Amino acid sequence: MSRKVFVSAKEVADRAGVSRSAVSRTFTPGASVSEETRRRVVEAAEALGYHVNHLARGLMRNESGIVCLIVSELDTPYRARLLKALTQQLQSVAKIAMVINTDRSDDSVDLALRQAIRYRADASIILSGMPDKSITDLCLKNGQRLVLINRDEDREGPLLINLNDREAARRAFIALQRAGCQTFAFANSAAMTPSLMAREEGFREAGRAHGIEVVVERYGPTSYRSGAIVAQRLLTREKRPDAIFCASDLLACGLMDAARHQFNLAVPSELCVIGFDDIEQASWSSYNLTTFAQPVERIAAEAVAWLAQPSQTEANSHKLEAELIWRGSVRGG
Amino acid sequence: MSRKVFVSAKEVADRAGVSRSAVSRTFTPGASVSEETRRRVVEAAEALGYHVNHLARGLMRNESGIVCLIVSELDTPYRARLLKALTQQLQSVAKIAMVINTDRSDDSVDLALRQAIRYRADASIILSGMPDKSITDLCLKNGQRLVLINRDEDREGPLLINLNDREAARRAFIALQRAGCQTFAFANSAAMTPSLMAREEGFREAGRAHGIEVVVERYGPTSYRSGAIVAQRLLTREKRPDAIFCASDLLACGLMDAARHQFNLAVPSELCVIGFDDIEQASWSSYNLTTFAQPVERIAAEAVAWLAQPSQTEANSHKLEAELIWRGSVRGG
DNA sequence: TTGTAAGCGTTATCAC
DNA sequence: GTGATAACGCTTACAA
Repeated sequence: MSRKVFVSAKEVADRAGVSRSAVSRTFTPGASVSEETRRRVVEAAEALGYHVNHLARGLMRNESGIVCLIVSELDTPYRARLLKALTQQLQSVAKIAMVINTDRSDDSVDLALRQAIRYRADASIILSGMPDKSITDLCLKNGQRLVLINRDEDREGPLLINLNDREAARRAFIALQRAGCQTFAFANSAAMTPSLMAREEGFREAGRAHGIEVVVERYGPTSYRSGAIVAQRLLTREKRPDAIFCASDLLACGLMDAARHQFNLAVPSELCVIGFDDIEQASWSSYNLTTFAQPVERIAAEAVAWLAQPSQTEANSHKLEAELIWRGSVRGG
Repeated sequence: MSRKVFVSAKEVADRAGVSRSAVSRTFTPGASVSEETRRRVVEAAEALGYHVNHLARGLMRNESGIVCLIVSELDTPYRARLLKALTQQLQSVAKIAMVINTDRSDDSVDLALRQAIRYRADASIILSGMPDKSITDLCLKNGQRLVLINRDEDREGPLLINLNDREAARRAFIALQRAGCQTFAFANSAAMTPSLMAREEGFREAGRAHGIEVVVERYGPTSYRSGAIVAQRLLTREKRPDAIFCASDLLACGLMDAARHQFNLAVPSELCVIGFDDIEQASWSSYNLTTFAQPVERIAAEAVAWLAQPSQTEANSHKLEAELIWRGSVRGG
């Protein structure tokens, strides 16, 4: 195996004619080195192509600089956006993102968390699924910080970042009512994640508060195709809805396409639609979808700020507001 | 700082009443441990919540298990899909993905590669941008493998995975010609990446071979919005194109939407469009876009297979075929 | 099969 | 400011 080993601090020290501790200090932000020593070390390092070994550094400092991002379906527009925001912001505080893909099973989240522990990640951010309590406890006990995004669990220790889904759903109902809609429906996937269910609940409650029954249809994963199928079920009812709040934009896009191309319905004149997430496609002129924007950058910022602070402060639950983006899929916006 | 340290192999050894090397061996796949010893070690490890420290293991073995994925605009459908395929397949060969976000500048790619070196990544996969030769040499010299996807550079050492863009472009031209189109255009972004330019070149060449002049328009980043702008430029020409090959599906979606909603053109009867990538949106019924599919899973598989093999074999250049997916944006598919 | 001991590349501690 | 020296948690000869 020709796998030549990387150059070490010792080699740099030899070449620069100093001790290896001098080399170490040169690359440690707050350390005290004379200008002359630093110059010689940097020069030697440059010439040799030396780079501090973060594996070894992490071992010593007991702080790897690694943050694990645990996510499923990362090729979905909203997830991809969140992932991008997180990786970028992590980089800006000198942390690095490790990405672990899970399927929807909680078991695979546990596995991912184990992997995070093996690499001594400073923190893990969970975007999908729900880990077992025993494993999160293990993380926390080992000083690994935990952030749960849109998981809504009431658990001690991790930082919880959630949207005010119920409130958003209530506002969606009011907007649709103001548009003059009569028959309300909620389009959901069968994923039953906390945030999806909160939107559903919130919408039903708002209906109930106005004495209006809301039809709910759930199907499959949270995808475009599921939206189309839900549309079929909803739009063939004898009392056809003229207002549909969708649990996500992906569902909304599928639903709108089915409504237009299969049922020849015009949006918004015959059917008003509101989505959730504000994915890029929502703004495409084929959809022009009124929707709630997830404050992706804010979410990432809160997560990163919390896990980057040196001392563990009390982890609390952050509730963020989803902003209603008015576009053309609801009458009279 | 209450940061309690993780449990170490020594603690497990003490509890199990064996030596620490026995613990090490228990967690090393091919090592020889007696059934009895293994049982006791595993039991103790379980009880204590022990997990092998991969930082330390990487230090010793000179193999971290980390693979760096260097990418820009990872929230773009095609990139996200490739990223997902890569992370998944890496996991299946017991490697773990580190994701580094870059902007389009080559400088930021160099920075990313430096980061990869610091973490002693076993390999780096570059999805965007082009690193400086000096830095790739540094990686290679240190035994770090390099994969360049759709970068098309003729360089020694890294594994190069490319599509046959020119050939695909040629086929696109023929398909459009068979559809009875008369006036041909190519819609591109101003990103000028190797693959984008190869598609442009291939399409022009095909035109030239048939004695037909192809109009080319380039604008901005490779995005939906750019597609809409290119559409405006192309569709206001005095000799309006009735066949447009787009360098990417994102451009194609923007272009189609503009064509339909701003210029009231019907696709495919008045305008035929072909895209590239086969992103999910291409199959949405609002677009129903005929396009070339990037063999994302194949690309990921080739990359992962090459970097997972124990001995460095000669890195060659793999040329993969893009498959033409017939949908409804070209007449007579 | 097992334990002992050396070593991986760092950083932290401590004299000087 | 600088240089020895001792960790850090692991793997791997080597000897038993």
